[in-house]
Amino acid sequence: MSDISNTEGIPLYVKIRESLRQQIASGELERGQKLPSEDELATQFGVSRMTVRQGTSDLIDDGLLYRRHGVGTFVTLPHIERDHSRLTNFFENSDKHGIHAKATILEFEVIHATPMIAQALLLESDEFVIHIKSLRQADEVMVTLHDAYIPHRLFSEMIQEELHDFDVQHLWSKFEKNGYPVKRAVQKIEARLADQELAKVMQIQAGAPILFKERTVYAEDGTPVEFTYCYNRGDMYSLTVILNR
Amino acid sequence: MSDISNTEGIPLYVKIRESLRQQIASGELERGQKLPSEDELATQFGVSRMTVRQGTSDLIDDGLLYRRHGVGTFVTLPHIERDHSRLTNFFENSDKHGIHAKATILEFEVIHATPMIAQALLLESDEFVIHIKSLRQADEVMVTLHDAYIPHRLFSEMIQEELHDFDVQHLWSKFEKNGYPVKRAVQKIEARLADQELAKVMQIQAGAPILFKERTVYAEDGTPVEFTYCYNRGDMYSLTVILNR
DNA sequence: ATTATCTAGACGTATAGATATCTATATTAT
DNA sequence: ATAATATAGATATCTATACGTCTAGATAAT
Repeated sequence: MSDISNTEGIPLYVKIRESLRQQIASGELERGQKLPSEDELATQFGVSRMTVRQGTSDLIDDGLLYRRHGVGTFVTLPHIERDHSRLTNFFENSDKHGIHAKATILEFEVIHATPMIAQALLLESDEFVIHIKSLRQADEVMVTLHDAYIPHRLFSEMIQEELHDFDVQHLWSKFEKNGYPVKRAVQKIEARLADQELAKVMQIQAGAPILFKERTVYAEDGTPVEFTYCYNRGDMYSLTVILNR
Repeated sequence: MSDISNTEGIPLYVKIRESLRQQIASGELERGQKLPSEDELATQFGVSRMTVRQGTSDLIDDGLLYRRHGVGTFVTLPHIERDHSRLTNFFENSDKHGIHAKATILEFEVIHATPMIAQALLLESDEFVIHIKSLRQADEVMVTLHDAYIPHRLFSEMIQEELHDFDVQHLWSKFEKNGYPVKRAVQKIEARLADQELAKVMQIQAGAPILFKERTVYAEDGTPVEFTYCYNRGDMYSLTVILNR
């Protein structure tokens, strides 16, 4: 043991990962620079080589490092943090950017699933779903209209709550409490125009650009927990995603 | 050694991964089903437990499996293949779906980088970039207009080629040949309206919805190799992305 | 009945090697 | 000079083993 003491129960590879991440962030390890070899790092940190690899592998997934077989491990030039393309809650995201986010629930009802929704949520076509229509504002400006559908079978106790008590901000943590932690989402994205109805609700012009998302949210085990149509104001909303080859 | 013989130079963990992937695809391993324990799999495949984990870890990244500490490894319910959100070439993608793709080069020039482009490509503001404006068709329908900018410094020999010889389809393989294999892209997506100029070029109505992408493509080492404005026909083009929490 | 504790099984972390393969460089042979 | 070859260093793959931690269920104590 040398640099890294086993304080608390934090795994060694996590400490190594964070130590390297910090060294990169601080500029101690410069862009494009070659890291010490895995053997060397193992010696420096006083761990085995496999443990070093476990740490660096995480940073490679994050896009901070890359390896060249037979050559070495290097710091990537611009740091594209994978964080920029992670699944986030509207409110989490707003918080982080210091934006005041608010949601107003327009409708809250239990209905039969449409074929489209049933297919997305893996339900029988006659099953019930909870429908929540909500309007989201960022700094008092209406940005998004959500039409969310949730399997009634999985979250029936949610409708026990009063409408004004209901907290759309913590919908996902509610899923988690019920044993379905939100893990991933598949989103189909399109450009559309606002029709009369949408324009009225969002207080924009009919024919204004709308970034339309059709999103299915899945729990850890792959259970679909939410299917949502999102209508985002085109001039107020953009989406950044990172794709790998 | 049992199931998996070391034919060729394919790593064991890759064989295990693909064997499991095939078993999942064929339904031999059912959705939601628990896999044999890691120890058992190691015995079955005649390898060590760590090798099994290397294989299953890949499938977890792909979203086909998930682990529960102290419980086991399971097959996810619907199979969201990560492939749906990987960075693909317009032509590769069309090929796979049996669509006839074609690109027409409208402009091909060397210009000074604008501040925006210079920033994205990490260039000095006076540096040269190669500008390629191209129109992409899928089954004879115009779908996308591309404005691509490439650092002249890195790929100067590309302009030696004749314009009609130039193959925009293999731009990325050209990058690769020059030592910059395409690795990742950051895309900012917006909904916009077609202006007069764009409408004319793409033969659509002014005011039609456009899915606008601002994309920076990076090589393995993080070098930006391409910055592109993409204007996609809203009614012909949608984008599917998978996000993880 | 309810609560606390034990325990078996499974994944999580970590070690200390061994061998293979790849890359860049230096050396040698032509 | 040029091309083939050797070599050193680095990552890639893999083994066998050990102990930690978590979960679910069984058992025991209250």
